Amino acid sequence: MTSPPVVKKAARTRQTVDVRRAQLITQGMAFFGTRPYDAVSIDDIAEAAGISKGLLYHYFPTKRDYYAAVLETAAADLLAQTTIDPALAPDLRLRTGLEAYLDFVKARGPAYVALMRGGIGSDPVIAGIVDRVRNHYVDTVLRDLPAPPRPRALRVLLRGWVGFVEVTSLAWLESPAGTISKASLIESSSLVLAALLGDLAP
Amino acid sequence: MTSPPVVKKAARTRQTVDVRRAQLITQGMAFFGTRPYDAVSIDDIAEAAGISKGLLYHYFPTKRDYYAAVLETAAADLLAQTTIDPALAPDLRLRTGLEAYLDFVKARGPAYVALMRGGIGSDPVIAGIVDRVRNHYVDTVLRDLPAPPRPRALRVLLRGWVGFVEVTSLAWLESPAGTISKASLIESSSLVLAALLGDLAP
DNA sequence: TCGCCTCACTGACTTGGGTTCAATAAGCCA
DNA sequence: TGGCTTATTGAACCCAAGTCAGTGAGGCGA
Repeated sequence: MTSPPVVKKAARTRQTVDVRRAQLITQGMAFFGTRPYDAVSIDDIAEAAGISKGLLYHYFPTKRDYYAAVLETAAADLLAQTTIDPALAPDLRLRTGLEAYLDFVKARGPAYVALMRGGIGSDPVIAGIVDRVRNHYVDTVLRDLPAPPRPRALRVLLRGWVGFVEVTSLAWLESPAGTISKASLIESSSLVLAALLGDLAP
Repeated sequence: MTSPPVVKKAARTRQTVDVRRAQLITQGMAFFGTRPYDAVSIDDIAEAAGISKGLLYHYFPTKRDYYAAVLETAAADLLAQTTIDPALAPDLRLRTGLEAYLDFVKARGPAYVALMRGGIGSDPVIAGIVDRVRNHYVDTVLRDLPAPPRPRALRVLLRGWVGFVEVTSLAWLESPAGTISKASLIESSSLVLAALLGDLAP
């Protein structure tokens, strides 16, 4: 007879729904912000959280739903960080907002990339979450414009502008230090926006 | 004893490596251009191609590698369609190139979206293929510029410009007909590029 | 024409990770 | 204290990716 295993199984602790959910979301941010979606297994998360795999399914019906919940939280963070006092003058608000955006990207770094890009672009729910963020920025810009002509067309171009900001942010993040300054990016982004708006409404 | 199955198993046909590979790539374009990566199973493809699953693994070591090969082909198609006669004047070449790009997007439609976006953004090999396409466009623009100041910084901005074109293309594709014309998109894209170049090198 | 040899091809098996579910027990309330 | 709800568990299930030992189509040399 060998001696019984030394490892004491941690006593099962029962948490309220809110606490456990919050814990799991935090756990998910750490995981999905580090490795891509399918390099993260449910077992990994469960083990790190000190719970059984089954419990995760008690909170989230599916792995994708879990991921969506995590992404949703990250998106909310981003929006919270980049929402600027509406009392400011439009162009100052724009610059402040861009700066906040870039600060967020810098601060989160790879986690931002992983959550925004590393996901499952195919899943409509996931894509919807990211799109909502993008549309929010489009709306923010549009709100300052006094009844532009051809608003539908302008939306398409503004989506493009958001794409420009997103892509330059990522390129900036990945480029060696000193390649381009935050100030230059803000400058160029405002310039592009002005060019688009000036063109559409002369 | 029940009667033997009626279905005649198709005689095993032996193809040359090149033919089979080409067939499988074509097959993959159809599948991955229609549904997202993980909604396509190896069994589906094998069955549609009339071969065994094992054979697919004889040609491609892994599902991802298979997907990469398909994407590579699609990317080559895109580049082939958007490579414009270098003898043309730069700004005419730009407009012609943009038009070709938009035509390609329109022609492929959902397949373009699925292949470019629906993939596994996390996989470095996959991401590399898409990035190579983007960088190619950056290089194409840079080639026309006589020794710009701060070329590294300009690259970041040009990546952003490519992002702008990509995103507006997708938004255009998804928007109801008549929202914005192809001509307007070309116009705005050139405008944005001019603004960026004019700003960097006054 | 025949036998041989290569390698395209098969199908049954293994494996890993997402998902399910019946049983268990922690904490609350009467 | 007993009973009830439900957070929690662990084992089983299932699907799809990946493996592998074997098979036969067809080309080639004699």
